[in-house]
Formats: sequence, structure tokens, C-alpha cells
Amino acid sequence: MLYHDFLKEKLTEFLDSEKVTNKEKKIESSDLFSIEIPSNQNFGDISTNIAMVYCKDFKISPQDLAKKICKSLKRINDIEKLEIVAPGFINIFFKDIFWSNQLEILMKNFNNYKYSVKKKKICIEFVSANPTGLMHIGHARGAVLGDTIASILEEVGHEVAREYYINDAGEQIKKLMKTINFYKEKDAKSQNIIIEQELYPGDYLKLISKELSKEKLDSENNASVENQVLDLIMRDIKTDLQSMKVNHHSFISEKQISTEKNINNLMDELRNKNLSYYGYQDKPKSVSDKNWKREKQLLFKSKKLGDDMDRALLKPNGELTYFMSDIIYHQNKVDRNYDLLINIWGIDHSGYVTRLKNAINQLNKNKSFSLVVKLTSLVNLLEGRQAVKMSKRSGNYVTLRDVVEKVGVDVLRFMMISRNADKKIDFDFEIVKSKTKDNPVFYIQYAYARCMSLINIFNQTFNLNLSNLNIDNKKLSRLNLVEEKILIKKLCNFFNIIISAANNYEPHKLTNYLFDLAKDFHAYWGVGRLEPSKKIIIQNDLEISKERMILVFGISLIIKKGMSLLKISCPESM
RNA sequence: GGCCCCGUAGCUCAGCUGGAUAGAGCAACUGCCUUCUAAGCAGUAGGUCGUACGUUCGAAUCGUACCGGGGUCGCCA
Repeated sequence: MLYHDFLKEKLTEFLDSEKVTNKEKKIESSDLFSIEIPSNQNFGDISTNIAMVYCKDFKISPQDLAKKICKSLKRINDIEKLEIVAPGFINIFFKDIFWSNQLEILMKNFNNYKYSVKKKKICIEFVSANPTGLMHIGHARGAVLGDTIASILEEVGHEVAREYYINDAGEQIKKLMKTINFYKEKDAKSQNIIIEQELYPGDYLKLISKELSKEKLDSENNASVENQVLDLIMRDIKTDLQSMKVNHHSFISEKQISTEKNINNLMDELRNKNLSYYGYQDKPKSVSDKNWKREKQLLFKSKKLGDDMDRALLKPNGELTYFMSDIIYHQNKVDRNYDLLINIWGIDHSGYVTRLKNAINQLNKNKSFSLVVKLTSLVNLLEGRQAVKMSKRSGNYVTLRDVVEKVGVDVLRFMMISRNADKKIDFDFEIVKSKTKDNPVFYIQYAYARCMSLINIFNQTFNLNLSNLNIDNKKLSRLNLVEEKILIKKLCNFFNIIISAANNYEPHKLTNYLFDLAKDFHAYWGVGRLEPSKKIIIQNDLEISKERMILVFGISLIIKKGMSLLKISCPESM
């Protein structure tokens, strides 16, 4: 077992055995205490706060509990030294052989490691860009984040469905068709362009209108023209998603899901649960203009659930609001019996979260599921620290395909997830294209390429094939350098990082880990330059070279595995 | 004005499910290319963790208030 699972088991055993003797106290989850590699080496190889966490349950001081625990841990052979430090930390020092064994264990179990995670059925909805134009860099953030979260959740064993909700109904589609029709007629009569406020700007829709097939236009069947337009735009969106290696399992159409039956069912449910009524909305605080009219419409009783006001379900003319159709969609997801629904939304939808959660929770009080909304902050495009100029008014913004073409998918993906979703990203073309340490993608890829280079040199020097060596039966005993121990610990921590990234829906934990690992590896490489005895490949010492190469091989495996979860390439040489 | 997010080194950020002396990268300064890829390594310097109270054995982390920055606030999505 790897150290974390091993110690967790031992410590939980201790707690369980004490539970029998201390009947009055029931000890619950074993996830409350930490098992971590401290940054300060004086605090041991591994440190735990278990005594401080459980001392109250045992009704003794943390130090006394720590003594009891240490007594039980002493039976473990590989432990060299145990220290109790105020106010109650237990610091564990292992013999060197323990870490060598850990590396062996890691290598043997690498491809079939079992995450101790309770399997869930999860639906993650992301991108869901409106089919009214091409995607931009903001969409890319949600796309890559959602895609990567999904991959990580799958990695730890969950069942994940990736969905795209197509908003192919409502006002913006009317506006879209108005724009298309404008270009159509304009072409026919070859009139001068009159910029209308009610149209989508930009050249893109002009091009789409030209692509429309003659037959359908001639038929003058509005519905079929609309479908054709939507198909053309979705085709482009899907192409862009593919260029980023973003995959969805299903595309759910708002039009198709908002059937009369679904609408009526929902309205019945809302009425039966006393969640809706026909009434008048309060005048919104931000509204100052004269166009505001008091009109009767179907409202959701969200005010009593902590919202500012009751929210509209139907427009006064009876059409669905976006809120209503979103409830229908989310109810549909709930009815498909997911344990967890994840939505990736842009930060501009933040005000909408409470509303939707209220509605869905009220409608499904008897069901156990959770809805998590992850909001992504803005992405600023920079060119050498200067903001890239974008004109929203003209519709001529930097499209996602421009960005992919300019920097490539690897860098784009990495940058989009390398920091917490709630932080803004400065996406600087100059940095992102650089091939230096400024650019973390290259730094990690370079580490991998160095590993590969070492493997080649090793094979040539000793006329062997590292990948054919019987690593499973190799006993490691000479990996005693500080740098080697640091690397082994880091490698053994890989699966914990994945679990943490999965539980928190935070892929940046993985990108940070990979960067740190690359850094530690480059440092390891560097010591060989200062002291020839610390080189990885020693010409006249096959045994130590082999052991060090097994470590290098392990590093390369972890980097490759991590990068493949992120869908970022690892070139063999650079 | 209401609600949401952010405030950690000069800059960009980790750390936030409470733990020990708060960490990286960039920028600055100093070393290392007869080399296992210098696309790299080693070192120096840099901090009232926005402010103030509170909870606790212990707070960057939790709570409250305030300050500063951003987002959002019809029936758009």
C-alpha cells in the first residue's frame, strides 16, 4: 500500500480498537485527521494531527493520546523514529528502505490503483454557448474546465455524463433569424447596409446566411430555415470544441425538451407545491426608464426563499422565460437520477444560482442529489501585457479558433485550468508562446523529454532496454539522496492529488502538482551537474544507474498520466 | 442600494475541508555551459496574508463589521 492508505488504515485501526474499550465515545469518520508530507523536513517524513483532532473524544490531553498512538505505531518495522511535538503533532520518520519500497509499490500498482471513492452518477453541463455566433476565449475556459473536471471525476471512478444545453429557443433565436433574414433580403435587393440595433453584428452571420441552401430558402418554410441556420452554427461550435479536444456525450436541445407535456407537468407541480402564482412583479431596483409596465404573469415564490423578489416563470404574453425552461431542463436531469449535477457557468450568471437552486430543491425535496454550480471568472487577452483590443459593438472579437491557431491546444488547455475558477486569467500571447520557464507547459513537457532522453542514453550505454527490465522484481536499496527521497514522496502523493482535485472540482491542483514535480526533477538533474557521483547514469555502475532510471521512469509515467488527464501532449524530445 | 466573487512578496498566483518557521513563478541581484538537452540548475533579496473585533490550545484559513476592486440586479441568457 502507498503511505497514505497504509497510515490511514493503521490509524483507523487504532481508533476502532479504542472505540471498543472506550464504549461511551463513538468515533466516526476517519477523514477528519490529516496525513501529510510536511514542507519542513524537521517535522518528519509524514506528520499527522490525529491526536489533536481526537483528544476530546478520548477525554485526555493531545500529548497523552499521541503517546498512546505512538505506542501502537511502534510495531511498524519501517518506522525509524516517532516524535511528539507540542501541541500534539505526531511526526513519523521512516527508514530509507520504506521509501524505496514505496517506489516499487507505486510502479507495480500504477495502472490499477484503486481510489477509495464512493462511486457516483454525475452529470456535468458545460459550454452551452448560445448558437448565435462563434465561440470566444471566455467559452474556452468553461469548456476546458468542464472537460477536465469530467476526466478527473471519471479517473477516480465516477460515472460521468457530459452535456451541452443548446439554447435554441427564445428571444436570441428570434434576433438571430432576424439578422439572417436581413442579410438574405439585403443580398436580394443589394441595398446598403443599415445597422440595426436589433441585429447581431459581425461578419460571421453574413457568411452563414450565404451558406443556406437554395431549396430550403425557396420553400420559405421558416422552421426549416431556422433549423438549418442552427445546424450550421452548431457545426462550427462543435468543430471548435473538437479543436480543443473537448467532448460532450450529448447535446440537449431546449426546443425539444420544452414540450407542452413537460411545461404542463411543471406548472402543475409548481401549483401543487404552492410555489407559483399569477401576480405582479416588484419594480426592479435598477430600472429607471419609462418602458417599465406592471403586468400580470406567472411568478415563482422565491422571495420567501431568500431571493430579492419573486421571479418570472412566464412572460406576460405566455412565453417561457429562460428561468422556466432551465427548470424544465434541470428537472429532466434530476429525473434521470443523477447523484450530482455540476454546472459550469460564466461569472456573469452568478445572480442566477440561488434562483435555480431554490426551484430545483423545492421541487425535489424527497430526492437526494446535489447541484453544484462552478462559476468561471473572466479571461483577459493580452499581447505583451497590453490588452488585446476587442470591439463588441462591431462583433469583431478574437474568436476561439484564432486563439487555437495562434498558440495551439496544449497551451490553451493548460492556461484555462491552471488557476482557480474564481480568479481572472491574464492570457498573454507573448508568454504563452515562449519556450522558457515562463511558460509552465513547456517546463513540464521539457521535464518529460529529459526523462525520455535519459532512457535512450541508458539503453545505449548499457545496451539494455529499460522498458523490458523486470522492474517488478527489482529490489531498490540505493536511492538515498535527498533529492531522490523528495521525488519518491512526491510521486507517491500523485493519487491523493487526483482525489483532491476530483473532490473539489479543481483541476489546477493537478497542474500545480505537475509543475512542482517537474521542478523537483529538474533540480535532481541539476545536482548531477555539480557532483558527478549524483548523476543519474553512472557509466561504470549499472546497478545504481538502474535504480535511478527506475525513478526517472516513474516520473515520466506520472507526468504522462497527469498530462493525458489534461489532454495535453508530451513530446518525447524537444 | 441588494446579492455574488476577489483582496497573500513589486507583478501573476498556490496555500483556504483551522495546525508547526506563509510557498512558487516572473521581475531584480550573484554564480554554473570541456555537460546525462543552459528550453536548465544553484543562491541572495523581498510579507502588518485589506483593516478591526470575535471563536479556538492554535486563524491567511471559520464568524461579524468595515475598507478597496470586479460582477450582477426587467419578461436577455
